[in-house]
Amino acid sequence: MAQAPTIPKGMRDFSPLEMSRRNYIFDTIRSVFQRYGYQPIETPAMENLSSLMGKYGEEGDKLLFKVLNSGDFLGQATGEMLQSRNIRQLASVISEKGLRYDLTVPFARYVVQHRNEITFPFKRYQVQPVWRADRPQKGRYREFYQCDADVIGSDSLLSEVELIFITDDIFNSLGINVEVKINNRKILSGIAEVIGHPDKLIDITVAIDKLDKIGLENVKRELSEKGLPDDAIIKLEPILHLSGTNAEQLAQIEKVLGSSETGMKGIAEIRAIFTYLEAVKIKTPVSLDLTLARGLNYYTGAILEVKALDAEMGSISGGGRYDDLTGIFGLPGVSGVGISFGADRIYDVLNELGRFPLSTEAGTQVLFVNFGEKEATFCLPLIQQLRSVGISAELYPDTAKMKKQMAYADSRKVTFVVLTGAEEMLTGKLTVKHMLSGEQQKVDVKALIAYLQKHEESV
RNA sequence: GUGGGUGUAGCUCAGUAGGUUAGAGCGUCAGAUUGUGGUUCUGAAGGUCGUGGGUUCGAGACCCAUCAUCCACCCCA
Repeated sequence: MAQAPTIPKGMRDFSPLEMSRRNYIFDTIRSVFQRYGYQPIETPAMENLSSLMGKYGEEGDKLLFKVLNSGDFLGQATGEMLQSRNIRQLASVISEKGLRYDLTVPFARYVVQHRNEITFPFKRYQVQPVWRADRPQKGRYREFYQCDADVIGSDSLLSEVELIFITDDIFNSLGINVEVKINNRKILSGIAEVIGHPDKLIDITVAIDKLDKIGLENVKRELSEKGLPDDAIIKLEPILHLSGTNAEQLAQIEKVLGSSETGMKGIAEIRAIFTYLEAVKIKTPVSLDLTLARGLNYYTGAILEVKALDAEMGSISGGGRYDDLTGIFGLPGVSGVGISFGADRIYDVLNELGRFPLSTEAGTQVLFVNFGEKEATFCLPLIQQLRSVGISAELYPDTAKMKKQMAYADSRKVTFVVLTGAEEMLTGKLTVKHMLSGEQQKVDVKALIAYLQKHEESV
């Protein structure tokens, strides 16, 4: 017991049932992505650290898993470096690779590297794990899957709208009620500009993002701690009190931001998106939320966040527009916008709500009971026949007691059990038992296939 | 990185003010039922009480350390 093997903190194994449910989520998301014309790509688990560092802010850098160089990894490290224990400097010398932190930055790297092969606008999706050296807690893992859809090489706000449609489709398919919150980085910049502290943009956004959680007074205190003078905080306050419909809020904020060109542009963008959205009726409510500031610091336009309405969970999806992410890799002037679905959090929400479809529990369709060597040999070609028409079938490998084989079928959630003993071999009629109803009948192979296929359709 | 909770059987937990051989339910295995599972009945296996130290005549329980895990903050999917 004490010597039982373990896996690293924040990492998880997945059982067959969990995999079935995870695949249900992945399949749903992938099929929606495909339906909107997105194409899949994959990138390696590891990127050069130089591609990753500095893209996620200071916090992000700390959360990167770094991979030790191969071979004599201390080769470049001087005694002085080791003595001084300057972790950052040392890390840069002994590690040049890291595990990816998200899918967007590797994608930007991919686009720059393959720019000559890509037809723009490029719509890609990517479903892969990412790693963060965070301290695990509810809904937070050190290895988790992101399902990203991005459009790169177009400034059109139709892309933002498309991502909202995709969000609506995915969560409708999964049966989760969600709301989309939308904001625009330009509006936030405009606010910082208007109150006279454009340099404090990040501090301001991080603080007001917490409004819901910690309340107005605490937000003001945090702003003050971050060095924002009182007069600026007073100017900011009305913005935190906005109310009414999306249009009303936009009208109010417009008055405040009149003098900021950037801010006005942000308002225009949001308005355009809402106008497009009016053309199509979707189930998911989309609301302007000026306190929405989450998101990586590479966002420049729209910021999107999706929250589950019936479950206690942080955001289950998030995204936004980044105008110059490829610029960092040497390809300026290419705008992108994307959204990331957090598969693991979606799993937790579905689990909490008990909304996984029953089909995710289903096992093999047919199990053939093994009565002995002769009977098994007789069954083998029949089982292959079933498999060839797409029916999942298996033969119990050992000549165990019936009771044991039936119990196995039961716990594996097998739908049908076929009994082929001496009598069946003689008559050619197999005994089929439906495990749910307990009903049994004798049929030949052709009729068995027809019966199974008919049953499959009715499910 | 900061703060808090919890570690007893495969799982969920009980274990009363420190006192003999540490319990339950579920699960597992075997049997009742040698061609019938999911219900029932009977029986069995399974624990160095996370680990190391300390207090005590005596520690699963109290103290310290350590590890693991969960939750919250930070940040985020």
